[in-house]
Amino acid sequence: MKHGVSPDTFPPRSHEAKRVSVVDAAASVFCREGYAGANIDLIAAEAGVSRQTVYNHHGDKEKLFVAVVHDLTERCNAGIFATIASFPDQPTDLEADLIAFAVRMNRNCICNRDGRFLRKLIQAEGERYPELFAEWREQGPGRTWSALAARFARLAFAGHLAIGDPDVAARQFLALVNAELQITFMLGGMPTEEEVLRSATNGVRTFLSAFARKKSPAGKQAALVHA
Amino acid sequence: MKHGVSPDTFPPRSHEAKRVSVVDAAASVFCREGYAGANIDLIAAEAGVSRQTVYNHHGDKEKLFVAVVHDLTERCNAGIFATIASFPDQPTDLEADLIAFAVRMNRNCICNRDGRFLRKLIQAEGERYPELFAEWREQGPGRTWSALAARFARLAFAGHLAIGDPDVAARQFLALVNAELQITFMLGGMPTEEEVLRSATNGVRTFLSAFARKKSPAGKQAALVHA
DNA sequence: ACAAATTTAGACAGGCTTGTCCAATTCGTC
DNA sequence: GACGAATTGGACAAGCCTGTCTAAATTTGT
Repeated sequence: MKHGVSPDTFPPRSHEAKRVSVVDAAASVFCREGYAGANIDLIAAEAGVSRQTVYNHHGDKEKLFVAVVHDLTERCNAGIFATIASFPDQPTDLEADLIAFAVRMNRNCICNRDGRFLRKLIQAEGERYPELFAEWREQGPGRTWSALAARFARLAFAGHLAIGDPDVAARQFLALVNAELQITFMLGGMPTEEEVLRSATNGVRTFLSAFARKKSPAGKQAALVHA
Repeated sequence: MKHGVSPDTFPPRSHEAKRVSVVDAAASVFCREGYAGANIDLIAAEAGVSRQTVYNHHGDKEKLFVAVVHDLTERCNAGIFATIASFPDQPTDLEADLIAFAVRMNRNCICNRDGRFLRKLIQAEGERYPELFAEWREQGPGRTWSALAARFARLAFAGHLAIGDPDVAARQFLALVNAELQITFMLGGMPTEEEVLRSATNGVRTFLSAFARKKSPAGKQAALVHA
């Protein structure tokens, strides 16, 4: 049963499962109630463990908070880079490909549980723990924007886009495809699949109006000569 | 001395001043510490009044919080509509006029003290008090976007812009001119004047790349025929 | 099945916070 | 200058929360 593999080096089995369960419950409660309002008893109850177990695993409330942020940051960054890797390198239909990419990014990274929780914790506690979120800032948005900019630069080089500054274009792309979700994000809500699609479609269309190569009438095919 | 006018109908004079002082201090502390972490003693000290005065004016912590949100919402909406009124109706240099407008909007409404505080309170407590922020949502973003969309529609009608949906254009305009300030906003920071200008400039240029009327070579002047 | 480690439930002290009460003081007005 | 309202500082009870401790129950590995 269990998980199939069972390495003999690790003494505890359900031990780690409980740790994850506590961190997940803590993330939920910290987000819902704020750091000061979060109650260890409530976290323990929501994780299905006793209060003492929470203390056994994480020491105190502040260490638990740090563990939550680290876990969320790690999972979110992994998701973001997996999604970035799906960016259309050799687009057949640039508009459709960018829309699909934007929808994936929103669904899997920005609107999912981890993404919404991490964003709220950053907004609420970022000023109080500047060093804690420095890692997020560098590993998350910093590398995301950079990676996205590199992809845009590649598309520009291949003749699909006419871009001045790829970094600016990357930030504006993300801003545009999220333009219609701002209010929902602010109130911590979860946009519907349809809202995500609409925002992405409108955003990509505007993005391409601004940055699609317009000069050559048959430019779309011309770029393929390089391949 | 004082404020010049002194209407005899109002019994208290410094009374109202203290109330405002308490609300301002409370806004600061609620934002910094969160609702649960906000300490009435600290609010009183920061307002320069005794704790009892806070209770005399506002009853309890929750009523004080509601008063803070109402005050911030009112002041922010007033600022936003004053700024919207400065939107360029008869632009001489559309790019420069839109950039100046975007800078004013950011400086006076989004990055100022009230704007940052209100945003943070909405993000932190919006889920807990949905009805409290309903007023903000309708009066603030709702009417702002609508008013901005109307201005864009007017510019489109006058031949300065080629816009499909004015509401979409309004949201995308705001998203674009704030695209480079997202991280700073997330961490509650205050962008420099130069950052605001750069983000607005890049945003407006992309916006005009997408929406400026491009068909007629001398289109810029053609629109003036209507005047 | 046995032994060690982990988990549990509950009690507990210590500290902090909210909200109230009250006497003394200050402030604004007539 | 005198009156009334507002403000102050402090004491106070009640409740909540964190973090620790302990003994019993449970789970895990062998």
